[in-house]
Amino acid sequence: MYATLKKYFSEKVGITENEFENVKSFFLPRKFKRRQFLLQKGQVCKYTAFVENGCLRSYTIDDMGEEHILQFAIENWWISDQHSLLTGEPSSYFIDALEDSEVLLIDKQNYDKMINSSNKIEQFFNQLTQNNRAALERRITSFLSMTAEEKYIFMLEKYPDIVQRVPLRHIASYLGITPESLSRIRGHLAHKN
Amino acid sequence: MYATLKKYFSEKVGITENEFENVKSFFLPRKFKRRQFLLQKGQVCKYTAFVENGCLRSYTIDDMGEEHILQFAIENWWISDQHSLLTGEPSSYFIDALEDSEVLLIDKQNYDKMINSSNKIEQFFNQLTQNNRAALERRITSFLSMTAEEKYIFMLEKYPDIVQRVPLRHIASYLGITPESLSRIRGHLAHKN
DNA sequence: CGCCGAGTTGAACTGAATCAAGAAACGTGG
DNA sequence: CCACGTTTCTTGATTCAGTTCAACTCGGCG
Repeated sequence: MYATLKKYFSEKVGITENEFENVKSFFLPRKFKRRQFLLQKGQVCKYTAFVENGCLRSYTIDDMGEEHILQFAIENWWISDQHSLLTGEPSSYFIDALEDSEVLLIDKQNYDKMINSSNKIEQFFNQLTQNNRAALERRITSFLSMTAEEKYIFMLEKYPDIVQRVPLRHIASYLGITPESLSRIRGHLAHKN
Repeated sequence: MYATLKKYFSEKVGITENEFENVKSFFLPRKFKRRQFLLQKGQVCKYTAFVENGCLRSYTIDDMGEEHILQFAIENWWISDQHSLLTGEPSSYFIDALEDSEVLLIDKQNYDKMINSSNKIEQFFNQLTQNNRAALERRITSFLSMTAEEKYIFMLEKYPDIVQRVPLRHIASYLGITPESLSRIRGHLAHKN
C-alpha cells in the first residue's frame, strides 16, 4: 500500500529506506471506490491525498449544474484543496474517485512535521508548489491563446497517460469544451495522420 | 517613495514604525516609464516588484504575435515571475509599465531575510501566496464556465479599479476576447441599466 | 490643423455549442 | 456467460457567441 509513495520519495526526493519509515508514519492509507467523495463543496479540506493507484479529480459545479474539472490525479500525484486546507475555509470544490483508488492522506500537522524533518524534503515540496503554480499559469495562457484543438493537443503532450485512461467527457470538461466537440477533434486528428 | 509600502505593512501586516525601517532596507526603489520593461522573455527574473504607484502588467506573446495578459498590478500589488525567480530558469513572460510607475524591488535573498525577520511577516506572505493560488484557480474555472459577458462582470466586481484605468484592449486581452467584443459587451451593459 | 492610436459600430463569417438520434461499450444480475 | 439497461461516444443538422474585417468617430498632441 505504500509502494508507490516509497518509490516516489526514493526517486524524486532521494531518500533512504530508514528515512522513509519515518515519512510513512505521517500518512493515513485509505481506499476510495469509484464515485466516492474525498471532499465535498462546503466541507473543510483536512487532507492532501497522494495517489498510490487509481484516479481522482477535483471539480466545481456551476449554477447550470455543469461540472468543471480543475485537476486530475493519478499515481504519484497529489490532490487537495490547498486553500481550504490552509485557511480552514469551506471548500468550493468536490474531489471524488474516477476509479477505485488507494490514496495516502496527510493532514496539515503531519505535513508540517514531515517538511521540518528534512531539508531535502522541504526543498522538494517547495519546488513542487512552485511547479504547480507555473502549471496553473500555463493553463490560463492556454485558455487565452489556444483553440479547442490546440488545447487538446497540448494536453495530449503534457498528460498522455491521463488522456488515455479518463473518459472523453471528463477531458472535455477539463478543456472547457463539449464532449461532442472533443469527439470531432479526435476524429479529425485521427483522420489527419 | 515608500509611503504606499509603509501603509501596506502597517495595515495588512500590523507592523510598527521601527519594524518598518528594517523592512524598508530590503527594497530597491526604481522608476519605470510607460512601456519600459521590468522583465523580458528569456531573461531570468531577479526581483519581485511592489507597486508604489502606477500600473504594470505581465503577459506572453504567442506565435501569432498576440499579447495575452496574465496579470495587472496597481498600487499595493506585487508582480514578478515567481517561477523564474525561484528556479533561475529564463522567464516566458514580459513585464512592463502601462503608466509611469514607481516600484520597490526585492530580490530572493532580501525576501528570505525579510520573511525570517518576523513571524507576522512570514505568515502574511504565506497567506498571500495561498490567496494568489486560489485566485489563479478561480480564473481557470471562470474560463471553464463563463461567457465573455460573465467574465467581464466578474472582473468588474473583483477589480473595478483596474477596469477603470486600464485601456479596453488590455482588459480584453486579460479576458481572452477581442476588443470589439468587449466594446459591444460594454455597450450592451450600459444600455441595460 | 492634421495625424494617430483607441474605441465603436456594422456585416459577414466561423468555431464551437446545442439538440437529437444512433451505435458501441460496460457492468450487473439472473 | 448472456441479456438488458445504462452510460459513453459518435455523427449530423442547426444555431449562436464571438471573431474578423472594414469603415468611421473621437480625443489627444505635435
